Amino acid sequence: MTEPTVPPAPAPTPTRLMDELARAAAAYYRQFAAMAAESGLTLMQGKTLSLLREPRSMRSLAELLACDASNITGIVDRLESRGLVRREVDPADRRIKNVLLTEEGEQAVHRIRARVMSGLSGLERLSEEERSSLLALLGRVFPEGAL
Amino acid sequence: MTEPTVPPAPAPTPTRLMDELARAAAAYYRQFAAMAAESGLTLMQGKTLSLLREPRSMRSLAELLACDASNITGIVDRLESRGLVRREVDPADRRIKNVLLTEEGEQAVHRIRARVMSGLSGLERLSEEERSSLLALLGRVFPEGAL
DNA sequence: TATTGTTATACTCTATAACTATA
DNA sequence: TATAGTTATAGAGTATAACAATA
Repeated sequence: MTEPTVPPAPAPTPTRLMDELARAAAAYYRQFAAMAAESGLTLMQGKTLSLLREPRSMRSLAELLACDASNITGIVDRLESRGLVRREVDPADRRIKNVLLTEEGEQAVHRIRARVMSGLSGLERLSEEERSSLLALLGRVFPEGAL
Repeated sequence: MTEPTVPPAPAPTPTRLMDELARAAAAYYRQFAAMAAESGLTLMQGKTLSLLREPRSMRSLAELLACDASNITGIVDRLESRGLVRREVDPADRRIKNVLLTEEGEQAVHRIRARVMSGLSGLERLSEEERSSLLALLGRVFPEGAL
């Protein structure tokens, strides 16, 4: 048996890789937004629900969503009017309102996550080693914060 | 010298990796939007300019930006009123309008791309082999379309 | 005084539907 | 008829500034 004739495939330039990251980021959000839409939710509403594994203040949501605090009022208003979250005044500091998922909100999160996961079928086809590599590389390129 | 005591680092689950992809995608767009904002442009305006390495019809832009064609009118209007793009009727099919970057528009694209690149300093610290791996893995997870 | 959340405002992005001009 | 682009509309996200309640 001869060696397989795989061309050397020259390493991509950092710029080429930046373009691939743009493509991947767009593809991820396209998928996430489509799956949120199946539950009648917008991208921001879906992202907000996803952040509420634990109760969070309005302020904290604004930081995690990287937008001004004034926007969170409207987003949470719409989620609350659909019964997916509720607000509770923080007993320790009555200026703070903590946002919690309702039972229905938790179901919506699980539904969206499951749909996104099944849409990313490529993810499940990676070996353990490949998953470890991808996690490590993404961690190197995007070291901190963000949602 | 003893073996380095690096813990085995168990492979992440596909779900854990999905969360990391969400984090990376958010970080990418946060960076891109911030760099576009430094030129007074919104995320969509920046993305639109980035797609115009070659002239494209309004229809084609709508597909690449994954939004309804009616939105492109406004986005291109605003870019055109700032002198960054211009419309030209396609000589072969007069229904079609091709959008082209102006000289100023090209400069804006280069500026944004350079800023994003310098913000992604982690990218330039990857070895050639790591860049090849990341490109290949992203290609496996997100096989086709999108911006 | 400083912080949290809200409101008011104006602008951008978004999908839908109806329209025009071309083909 | 069908397609490319536009307009009109309504809803959602966005930053800014001003405000009330609380600390």
